[in-house]
Amino acid sequence: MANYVSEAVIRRLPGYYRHLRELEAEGVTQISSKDLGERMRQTPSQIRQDINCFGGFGRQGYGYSVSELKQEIGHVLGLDREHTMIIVGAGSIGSAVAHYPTFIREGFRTLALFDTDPARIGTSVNGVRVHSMEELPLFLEEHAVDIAVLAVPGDAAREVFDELARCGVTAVWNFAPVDLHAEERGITVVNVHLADSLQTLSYKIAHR
Amino acid sequence: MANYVSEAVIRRLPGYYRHLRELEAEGVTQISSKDLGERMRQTPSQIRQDINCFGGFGRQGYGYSVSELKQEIGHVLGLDREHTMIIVGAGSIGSAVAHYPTFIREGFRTLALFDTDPARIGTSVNGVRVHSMEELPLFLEEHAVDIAVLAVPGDAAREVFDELARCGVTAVWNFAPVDLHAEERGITVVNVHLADSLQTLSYKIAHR
DNA sequence: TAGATTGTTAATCGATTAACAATC
DNA sequence: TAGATTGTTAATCGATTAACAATC
Repeated sequence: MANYVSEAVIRRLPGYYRHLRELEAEGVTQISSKDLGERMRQTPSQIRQDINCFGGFGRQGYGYSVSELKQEIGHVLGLDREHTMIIVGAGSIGSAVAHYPTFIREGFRTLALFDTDPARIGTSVNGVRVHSMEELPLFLEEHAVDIAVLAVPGDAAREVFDELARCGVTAVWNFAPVDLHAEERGITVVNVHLADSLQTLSYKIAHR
Repeated sequence: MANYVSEAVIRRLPGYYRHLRELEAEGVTQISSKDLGERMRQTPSQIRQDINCFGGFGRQGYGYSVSELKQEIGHVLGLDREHTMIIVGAGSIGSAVAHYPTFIREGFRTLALFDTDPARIGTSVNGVRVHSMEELPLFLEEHAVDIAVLAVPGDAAREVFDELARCGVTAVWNFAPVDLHAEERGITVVNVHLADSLQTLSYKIAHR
């Protein structure tokens, strides 16, 4: 378990989890790497290699138990514990995250939103209160927050990110169109970059 | 130009574009692969290799003109033309896309939203009208739509996707938590998978 | 010109795929 | 047992990095 897991494998793990959840919902209890590979458009080899980064969850001649493998990968992803979140920026992206049913179902619980707009402060989004940015430091002192969702406009992102870092936030899910890095400060960041994703679609349209 | 460009390169192109836009805003007119590499945390080699997939835009001893390179990469990404979009699903994700300022600035214009919820039909989101799903086929006949944004719940996604395919949509930006593939039907799909992104963050938190 | 930096080829590194003995 | 399929090692493939001649 202490062995190195490549970024490529990490990115595929949620896909396994999602397909195993689907299989479970379909009532499939057992599956081989061959069949799972067909479903996910991957080679059986890759699936076995990926899974074996975390242990031998299969049985020769049989395959994998869907529910067992789902649970194991869920554990590897940290989905068997609850995560608390705050959302900074109560605009349309922040609001979308607050409403997203999958996050809630998987145990990602939003404690509060924060915004600078007086028209938003004091309102609530999906039952969660919007606070002023001034309340952020005290809130973070008083609550154990696992993840800060950064959903402010690009030109404010670095400043707000620094503020979050000062307040001791250790994990940031960033929707602002800037590259944030802070491994050297011990902060884990995942950048979403929605515009980048749309632009790759634009590229594919232009070159087909 | 007809030569093969790997998926890895395509995924990096929007990052180049974004950083060049930032540099331009800062008033920087010229940059070397060394300096750009430092800024983007990539090797100069990789930057030169990537850029040279599309032509020699640099000058020896000098580097790259920021505005020229930005324009060239923008062209490669297809950002020098307007794209028309429809958004299927007027929930919080669909609404966030309709509001996202970067898309509007880069020439992605939303013509209409579609939804099944009678409470939403007839309203407007950021000035764009929400139609019923029944109006979709006629709308697509009467309007040239480049991209359909799929922002419906996961359990409806495949059905709606098939409907889009039947109506002749050729590019889909998918936010539903299912893997859609339709190269064989000539449809270009980019899957966003927000929950997957959050789960990789969860993984990194669990393993640090 | 001398110095800097590209474009491009070659070397390295890592990720994917294939193969197969182990075993259910 | 015979057949199927894993876990794992070896081979291949592709992507990244290094090197350097060309040249601005």
